[in-house]
Amino acid sequence: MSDQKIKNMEDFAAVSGLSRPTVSKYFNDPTSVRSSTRDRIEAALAKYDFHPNIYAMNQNRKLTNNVGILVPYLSDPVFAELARKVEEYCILEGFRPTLFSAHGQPHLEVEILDGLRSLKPSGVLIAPLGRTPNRAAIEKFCKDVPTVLFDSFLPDTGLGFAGSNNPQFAHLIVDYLCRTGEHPSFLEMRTPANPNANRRRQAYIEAMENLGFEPSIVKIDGEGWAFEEIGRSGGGKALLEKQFATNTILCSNDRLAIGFLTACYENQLRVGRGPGCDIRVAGMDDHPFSRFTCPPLTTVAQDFEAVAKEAVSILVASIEGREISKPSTFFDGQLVMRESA
Amino acid sequence: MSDQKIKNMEDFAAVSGLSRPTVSKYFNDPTSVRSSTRDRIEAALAKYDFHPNIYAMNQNRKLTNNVGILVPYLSDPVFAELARKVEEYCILEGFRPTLFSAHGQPHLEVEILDGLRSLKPSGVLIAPLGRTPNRAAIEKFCKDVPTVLFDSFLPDTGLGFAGSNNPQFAHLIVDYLCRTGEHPSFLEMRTPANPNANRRRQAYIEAMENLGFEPSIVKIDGEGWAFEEIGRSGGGKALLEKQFATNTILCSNDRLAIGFLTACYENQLRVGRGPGCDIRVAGMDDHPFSRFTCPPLTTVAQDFEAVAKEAVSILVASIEGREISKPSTFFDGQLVMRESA
DNA sequence: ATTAAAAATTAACACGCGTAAAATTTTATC
DNA sequence: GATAAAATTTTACGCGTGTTAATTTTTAAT
Repeated sequence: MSDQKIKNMEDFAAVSGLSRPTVSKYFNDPTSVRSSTRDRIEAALAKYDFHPNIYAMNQNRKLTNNVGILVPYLSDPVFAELARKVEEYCILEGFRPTLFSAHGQPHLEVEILDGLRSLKPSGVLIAPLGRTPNRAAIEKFCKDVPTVLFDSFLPDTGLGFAGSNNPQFAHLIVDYLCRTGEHPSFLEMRTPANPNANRRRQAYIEAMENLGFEPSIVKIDGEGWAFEEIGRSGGGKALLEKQFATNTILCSNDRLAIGFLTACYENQLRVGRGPGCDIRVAGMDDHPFSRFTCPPLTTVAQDFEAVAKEAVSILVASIEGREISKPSTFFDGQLVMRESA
Repeated sequence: MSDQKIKNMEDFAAVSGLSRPTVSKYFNDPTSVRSSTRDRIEAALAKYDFHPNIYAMNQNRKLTNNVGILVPYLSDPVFAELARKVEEYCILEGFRPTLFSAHGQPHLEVEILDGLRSLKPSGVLIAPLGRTPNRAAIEKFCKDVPTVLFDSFLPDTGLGFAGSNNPQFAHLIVDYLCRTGEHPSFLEMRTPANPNANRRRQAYIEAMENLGFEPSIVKIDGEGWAFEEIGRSGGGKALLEKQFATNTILCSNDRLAIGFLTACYENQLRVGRGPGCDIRVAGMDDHPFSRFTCPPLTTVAQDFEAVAKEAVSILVASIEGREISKPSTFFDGQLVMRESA
């Protein structure tokens, strides 16, 4: 490894005894140069460890290999997991993903969208925050940049969508809970941070009515993304005030459920489906840590793997100019029976 | 809002009736142009919504305003939280942070480091994976780019370091546990993913010896970053095989503890410090969800806020050419007494 | 050895912007 | 209204790369 300073492709082409365009060609596709040339470049590469500047590369390229990924809140393990898998598939497809989080703030979501344009990405994958005022900005962005939405659906926006069939989630778990015990009351935030919550509530009502039960919804206060704390404090308050119509609580999502489990613990309620238990608790998502609550949380598993894979494959199809046969896919969830319900 | 296509600063300068360099000056510092000029630009801005390309901006700038942030594993809530706060402080200081995760893979860490060079960042904040083979790459990087390390310490590397005083964590919790019950056994992974684990184990041994107790360490198998599952399965096995010398278990970190709590539940052990409890469990970190385990986890809280703030402020000091008075800071943890121990 | 095809090189321009120096205009001062 | 100072514009070049077309060299085939 020589310590001669190689600052750009020009320098590197010089030390490898080739012209810059040839070297440039190599970096875009090593097989596009004669094998003897390839060997010379790779020998020089081993000696000088030069890396082309990726942002300069992308500046004048018709098709860059970077994609942007934007999620509403990275500290939410559900999105962290989803983002991780999306990144993984992007890398697998030879792309260079850059990950952004809106930190739950609509103005940041718009700012990041503007920044993404500068990246000149071949495509972008967005899980929208879902705030109404940002709809216009996202629609405009989708018109300028090939974009696939995931997790949270927006009609007539982007190349396609991959997410979960949220109504099916609610139907599935409501059916299960009704089959195995008292029918569930529904616990949710008064002003949900994520629009999927609305679809879940709606489906809960439908499912209950289908089975001939009266839906019963408990809405708790709290803003922001601290769902566990909201579930604990709000859920605890609801318990004390006996707001729940039944002994079975379906939470709008797992994070809320995790907080509610703590509220149950604080109120000395024994959670579970066995004899001697006071209350059943279920969630939706299969949050990465739901398996480790005490008792482990019964929930409906999102197919993160499938969602991530489908979102990326829509993007790839579009980039490669192929027809997108099915723009929107809503993956069914799977019942995960654990001890909590 | 006109729909005329403005594709670059040249176009924008034309429609606002100014020269490109003047517009460029405005974007770098709006107050650096005459107020009448500023008004004209802002009027045009409202009409055409032009955004300069940030990557092109940074190409020929002596000092860019972007900083890179690299953490070992974003799906670990501890790092997600830490990264979020670091990002926050960077934005507060007027920087443009870009976040990367090594996904636990050493080769990705090196790749990202190479990519970061292209960003021409004013500075970089790295929480290293801590794998020995990557040490050289990180040291080299630090020589080329102003870098502050955080979370995981590497001697003589970078401008400075901000992290937790891990030995103090162990001393604090061991003292507490010994004072309030049986002395603790230590549960950890045989091959820890994070080097802080070694400091914690070492300090556990010291603290025990100081108090005149025999240290007792249980090492469990498992690779990767699925700490909860490792804690559950490995911890459960250790319970069955009666490997623990005492009824008090100190876990190397909260995620392991969360998994171990599940193992206790599965073995019908009542966790807590009250009468009628079988076992006490404690962790270290104050993982965002430790407050919501059942029972809530007793632990030592990392001061994420202070670590993030200090790391960023070291970087800012260095960028602004100020003296770095204290390159390395190790923040003490605070005992968080909850029900589990 | 001759010829055609393939690969590499050169030259020149492009991307979208920063920046420095010189020339010009505007503003402030008297 | 003349003059100096400040702000702006022009001009020209630089950043590190992609890309194209024309030219030269290399390789393969005859």
